[in-house]
Amino acid sequence: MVTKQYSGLPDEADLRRADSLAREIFSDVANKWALLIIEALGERTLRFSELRAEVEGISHKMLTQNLRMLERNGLVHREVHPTVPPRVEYTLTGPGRGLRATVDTMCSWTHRNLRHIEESRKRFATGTGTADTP
Amino acid sequence: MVTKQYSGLPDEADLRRADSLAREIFSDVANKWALLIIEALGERTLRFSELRAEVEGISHKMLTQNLRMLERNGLVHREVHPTVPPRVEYTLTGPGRGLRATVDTMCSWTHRNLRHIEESRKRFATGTGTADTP
DNA sequence: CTGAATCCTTGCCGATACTG
DNA sequence: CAGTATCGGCAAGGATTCAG
Repeated sequence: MVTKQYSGLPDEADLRRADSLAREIFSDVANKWALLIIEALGERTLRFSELRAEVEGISHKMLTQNLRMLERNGLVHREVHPTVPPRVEYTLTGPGRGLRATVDTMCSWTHRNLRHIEESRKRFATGTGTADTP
Repeated sequence: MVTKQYSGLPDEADLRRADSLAREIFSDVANKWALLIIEALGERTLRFSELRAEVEGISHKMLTQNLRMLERNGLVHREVHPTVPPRVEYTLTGPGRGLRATVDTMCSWTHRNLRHIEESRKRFATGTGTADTP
């Protein structure tokens, strides 16, 4: 340890690093497939193939790719059973479940606002002046 | 109105339609730029150029594109002041602010878990067996 | 200042085939 | 069954330009 022997407070460089890291994580996580996978996992433990069936429309490749990413970030736990044929199970970690909670509220937000959005789209399509009020 | 004169309950077709709509909205909204724009707007009213400065790294094109999408879905309100040069202001609508609340918790989740994720990445890079525990 | 349209590059993503 | 690698199409997204 050679860093910051003279100061216990985070300096500007630290803050910038933390910010860019946060942004990177946000970019990783704020994508359709990642969120759908997290939502599908929920409190359960699922095998690769089960997960694939659960997440409507995801391809083999996208699933593995996103699972690797989520594992790398410590959001899912990957357990390999060395049987034949292999059996690999995925579970959300603590932080993963934390994120899932917010994805849940995002999903319910979507359903709560289906009608509003549907109507807004109609208005937008017809180009009527009756815009949304803030 | 000619639909469903014989039944007040949603039938299967309705449910499937609602599901695909929900998925569509989710796909619209669950993307990096859209969420960052919503987060940047917050409770404020911002002009196009201000918003562009606020959302680090977004391009002119992505900003307009996502703003149109958010407006179409009724999440942001777009107000044009017919001056010269033109002045266009963006504000979150009610539903938009609702979504923002969950984006907020997502952001704080990110910051709360910076360390965990950073360490998980290190472990993943070195390929050590000390994986995350569920 | 905004916004639309154009070109052009990059990377996503699906399909496929091959290992353990 | 699960994972990796490769190829190719196509859409996302950046830079630039023109219009209102």
